[in-house]
Amino acid sequence: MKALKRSKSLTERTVETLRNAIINEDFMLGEPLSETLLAESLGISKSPVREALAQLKAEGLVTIIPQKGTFVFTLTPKEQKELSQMRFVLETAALDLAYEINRDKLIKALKDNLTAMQSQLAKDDLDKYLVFDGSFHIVLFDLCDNSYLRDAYNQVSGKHSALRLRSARRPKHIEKTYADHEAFVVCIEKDDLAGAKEILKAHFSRFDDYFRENIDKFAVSNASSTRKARSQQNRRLKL
Amino acid sequence: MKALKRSKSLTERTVETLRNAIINEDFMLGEPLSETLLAESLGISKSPVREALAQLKAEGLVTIIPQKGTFVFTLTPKEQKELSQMRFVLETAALDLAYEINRDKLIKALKDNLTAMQSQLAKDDLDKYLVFDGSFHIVLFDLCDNSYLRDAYNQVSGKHSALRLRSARRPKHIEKTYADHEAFVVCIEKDDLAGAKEILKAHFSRFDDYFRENIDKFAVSNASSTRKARSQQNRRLKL
DNA sequence: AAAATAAAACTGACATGTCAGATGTCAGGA
DNA sequence: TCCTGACATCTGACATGTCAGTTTTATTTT
Repeated sequence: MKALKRSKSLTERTVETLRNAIINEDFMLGEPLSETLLAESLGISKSPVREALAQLKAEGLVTIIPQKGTFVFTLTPKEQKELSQMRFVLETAALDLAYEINRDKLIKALKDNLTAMQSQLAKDDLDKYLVFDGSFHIVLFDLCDNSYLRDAYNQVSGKHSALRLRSARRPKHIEKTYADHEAFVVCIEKDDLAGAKEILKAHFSRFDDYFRENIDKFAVSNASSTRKARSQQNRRLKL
Repeated sequence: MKALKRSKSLTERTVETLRNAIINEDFMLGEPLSETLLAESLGISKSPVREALAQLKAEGLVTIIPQKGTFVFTLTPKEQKELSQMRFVLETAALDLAYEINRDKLIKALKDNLTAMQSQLAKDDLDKYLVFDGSFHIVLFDLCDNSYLRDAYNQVSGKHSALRLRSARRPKHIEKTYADHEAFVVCIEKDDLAGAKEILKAHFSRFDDYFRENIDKFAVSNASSTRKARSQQNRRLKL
């Protein structure tokens, strides 16, 4: 006798829809979002949309300015640096814990993920590759057995995912990151955690450097982040 | 010409009121909260109350079960352990960063806070002592110059504060924690970060052990966590 | 033209109402 | 006594409406 899974609430589904839309470049960074328009577009009332936006605000994916508007997030160079610093802190901690709790399981999971990445790379399927890139890092948090750590990661990973998809479409960059992942696993197998952490650090800063130079291309310019740009917001979103 | 600070929204004020109420033992752990009753009690409509509860859910201070009810959080022993582990991760990271960025400022701030704690201790003002105890840890996050780290700490500190106030009313415990703080600063002054981290670890686990044994006293029992206990919820809350 | 200003159109904040689902009550049947 | 099930009463989910603050546009004034 298993409990039926309660169907997801409208709010939940809206959160997922919008989060995906932000991550998958359906919106530009800094683009204004309107409760009313989104509600119409999704065919639901303002309430769940509003609640969804509040939740996304907690995830840092949107910024809400009272009585002014809601906007897709953007990052200043400083915030960008802080974000990568934070990821380093969390992944390092998760690595330590996961390694301590179950070294072998960790290595196996990472290796499995690595081969999955490789096969997508061979097929030139960049999008799927990036999915596995994401799950590679999540492995650490799944195995560290600490829900708070995991939650904290989820909180920053949204922003990171959004940035990654926008900036990672370059073969050379991909090659390097794949090598990073590989070297990372090798270090862990040699029980060289310090080395693994060094790789992580370099991995993040490499990403930073590139993105910092190119963020303008993905963000709506300050001047046009006003109302008039909002009309085109009638992209079709589906729940 | 300074910008007038926009008066806080009802939602914000409600969040603060409820957060304080939870932290300051106005509610029991696991106690049910009702949107409608809270709205009446505060003299506002359900909307801001609902939004406030959603926000507190994000902070982990309440649990919302669809169509069933909203309850003040409780912690299983495992979660309790995870929480302290998480605090250790965050504070350790913040310490490293703050130390690296500005060692001297850090030491001064910690010392100042320490004397403040001491003076409250001398006056036997436990509540104020605990406030400074809290700010002692916050110093690390103020000086580490990373908003993500700080946010993550705020996210878990609510739960921790709630637990601390419920369990820290014992002279012996207080003495030990004060000694911990003192020793912590001494270590940093000697540039012995590893030692400081050891102290942190012991500091947290001491707290854990005590609380794990006593959580029942602060939580509403499972049996009575139902509706009938809700009537007494008419405590007067003020915005 | 340009600058000041009035009007219109927008925003999110909040109030209110409705409803389905979950729970408790309690009568009536074993 | 122990069920059992209709029904009243809770809950949060969601729809809708109003309003004050903000921005854009239209209009007037210089």
